[in-house]
Amino acid sequence: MSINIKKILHQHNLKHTKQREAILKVLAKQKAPISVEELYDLLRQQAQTMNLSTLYRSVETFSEHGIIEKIFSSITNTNLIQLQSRHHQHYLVCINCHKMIPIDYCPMDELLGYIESNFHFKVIDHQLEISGYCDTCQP
Amino acid sequence: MSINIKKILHQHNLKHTKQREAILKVLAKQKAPISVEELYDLLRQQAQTMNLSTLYRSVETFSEHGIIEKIFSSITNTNLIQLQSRHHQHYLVCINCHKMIPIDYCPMDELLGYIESNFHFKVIDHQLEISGYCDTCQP
DNA sequence: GTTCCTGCAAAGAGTTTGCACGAAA
DNA sequence: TTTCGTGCAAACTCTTTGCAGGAAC
Repeated sequence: MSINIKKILHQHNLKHTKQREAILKVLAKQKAPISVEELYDLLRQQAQTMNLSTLYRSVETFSEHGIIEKIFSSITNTNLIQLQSRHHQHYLVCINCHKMIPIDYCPMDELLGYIESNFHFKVIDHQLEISGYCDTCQP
Repeated sequence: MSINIKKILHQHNLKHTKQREAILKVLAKQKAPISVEELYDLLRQQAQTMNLSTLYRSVETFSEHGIIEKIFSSITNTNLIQLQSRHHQHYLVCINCHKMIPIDYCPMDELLGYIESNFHFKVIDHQLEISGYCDTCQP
């Protein structure tokens, strides 16, 4: 999970600062999407100087440049972020413990043709969230 | 699209008030999910006495009783509501004009078996949102 | 008569913005 | 030296809450 942050920022004409370095470093360590609030806490835990406004602004900038991805969790009703992953995936979300389990299956493979031909709709993106009870939280 | 509101409320042990009557009446007329704010405007346009708090509280109550359904639109970043529909459906959302086009296809039919056997995950619900450009908004 | 719903005002969470200073290129 | 990013404080949006009066049952 090592990424060259300096290089990524340079490629996008973004200045390399210790705040941005720290943000991307923490995100690279995550196995699942996290909220801005959680990210903020993680950054402060490691004694990183970080202002919430700065964090929000960085997240916005990274999102616009496709460096990170925003997703919404309807279970917790929160916006989450993650590094733009190399391969597309969706998540199973546990209603009880909120664990997010990535799955490789994507419904769009078969849906795309159906939609574009039946609705003259040009698909750009999609979100799929499956909620339920994970292995350990089942009654 | 005529529903017996008095009966529905009674079935759920909810009191029948003119505010609730108006809310459900307006929702019954919608062809696509709307935000609480839009619903509020529609209600006031018809000179309905309605307080935002009351509206939020009603929406919450109706949602808990399964009378309405909440969905999130990642395009507009807003929470939307609609009457619980008799048949399950998902939407195509236009990035440009925000129009929502219902589709009948649901990926869960084929996904369910795969998920439950591979992840020991008990699926309860799911959300699918497909964004892109509608017929009239395509470049 | 009792229970529940409503309106009002105030508070709360999450997020955005203006501005001046400071760091990166 | 110029441009861009940061911190701070204040504002803003959406939503929730406490309370007292009033409507529904």
